[in-house]
Amino acid sequence: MSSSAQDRRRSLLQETRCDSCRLSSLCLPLSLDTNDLERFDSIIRRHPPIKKGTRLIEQGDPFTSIYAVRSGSLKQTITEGSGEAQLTNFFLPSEIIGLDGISDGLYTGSVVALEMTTVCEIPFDRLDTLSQTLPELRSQLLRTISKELHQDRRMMQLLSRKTADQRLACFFLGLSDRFRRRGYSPFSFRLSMSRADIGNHLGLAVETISRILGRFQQQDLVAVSGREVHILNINDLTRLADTETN
Amino acid sequence: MSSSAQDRRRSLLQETRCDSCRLSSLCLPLSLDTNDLERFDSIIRRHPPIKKGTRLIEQGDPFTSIYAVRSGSLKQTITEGSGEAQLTNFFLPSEIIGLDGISDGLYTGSVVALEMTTVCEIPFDRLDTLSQTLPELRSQLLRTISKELHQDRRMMQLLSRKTADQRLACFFLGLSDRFRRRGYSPFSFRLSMSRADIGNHLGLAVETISRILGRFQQQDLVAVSGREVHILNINDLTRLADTETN
DNA sequence: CGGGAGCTTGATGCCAATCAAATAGGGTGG
DNA sequence: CCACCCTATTTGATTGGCATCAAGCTCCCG
Repeated sequence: MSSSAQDRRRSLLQETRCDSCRLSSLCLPLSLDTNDLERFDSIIRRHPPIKKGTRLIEQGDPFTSIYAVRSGSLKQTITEGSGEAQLTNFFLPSEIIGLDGISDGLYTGSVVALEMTTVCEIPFDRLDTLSQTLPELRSQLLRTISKELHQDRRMMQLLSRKTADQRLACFFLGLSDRFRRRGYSPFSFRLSMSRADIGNHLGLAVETISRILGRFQQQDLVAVSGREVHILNINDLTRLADTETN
Repeated sequence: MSSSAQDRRRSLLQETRCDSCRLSSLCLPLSLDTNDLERFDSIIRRHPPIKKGTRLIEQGDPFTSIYAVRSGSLKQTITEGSGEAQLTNFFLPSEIIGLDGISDGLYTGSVVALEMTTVCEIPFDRLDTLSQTLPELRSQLLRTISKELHQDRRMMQLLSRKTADQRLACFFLGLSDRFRRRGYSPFSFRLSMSRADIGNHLGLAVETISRILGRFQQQDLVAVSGREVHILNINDLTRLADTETN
């Protein structure tokens, strides 16, 4: 093995350590000190990179691990009875996948990569054991699940009380905020999901997404080119997103 | 104080102890042994009965405790921005209220009693401390939150992919199942919530609820008299609830 | 460069919201 | 105990927003 290959390998290993991960302040170990961080780090498993369209989790499989997104993005879809799949969630770097599987011991939905994606696998039983002695970790785990609950409730409001335009505005603002928190521009970003995915997630037809995008561009709210998005007028977009006339 | 009053008082105290609560097998302490149960019991606070229409929790108040419903029922509503309130949840006996407040340290919605209701107050900091030494309790807490996540995801599917008829069918079936688990008849029960509450929860107008109820009765799926519900044909109702044509 | 998935645009129809009004119910005070 | 009032519920008529169906277009990607 050449020296440069060794370097690359070491760099990869290094890269997967929490203490050198620039996402650690957003992720599960957020409030651990150096020593505890190392203990947390030691239970994490490497996971091979996931190619676009590849499934990380299959709905109904036994629940064993949760996953933290390191890079890339994924979508979760739940198929219920004879119904069509519902896209319940998009996952961006530092977000945690699989928490809804704890209760039944089964993953409740399938999770598929939207682009080349890397994740950290965290075996749940070891996490649980570790959380016994690390109150901060336990607390952060609860906070993370609880936050997801909160977001789901907001999503329920979106789905039952907002118009199509408001839904898409909320979606863009939500993405914008998530990018901002991760240190990216909140005004310019690339969608890793298709229009169909967005429509499915927001409870709208693809055609509706397309039409609203056109309308938003006419109003100079956003500029869209393919999957490239620029938010031009975040004030009006925000105003639109929570207009009284729900 | 008369002897009978003393008896009643003792009986009330007795009644609030987990080990004599017939709901304990559905509630948080579900998997604790006698000894651990006592420790859990000791952190629970009495809470005065809540009259119909009275608020237990105000949205935005600091998060301090979670509550287990002992008898009666409640609704949670979330008010977002300038929008109208969204009814996110109904709580029946043994269900846990307030878990979505953990993440931000604030209650995310207001909770109001739908009838005369009693609850057990569980201070969260003490629960967290106790869960450090009781793995079963920790596990059950996580399972409970995770289950709520799961249910929210199903709700999202209902709101975005189901017709009005299917939504109401799902609602009845969900209630039926929850009553069954609690030892009540899954076919005859009394709704503690108004048509308006049901509509709000399902993302439908009151008038729509009323009309669908009429239709369901014509089809002999259910018999409804005021808030008294009898499920007459659970097979057809189930079939309707997850028809392919979403 | 060709094929195919993804996206856009147009025309039409339907489900459920909204507006309007009548009726039933249920709790309260006389 | 009953009449009354206010709220909850039902029923009808109309409207509108978004889905659906149908084509045409574009952009990747092999």
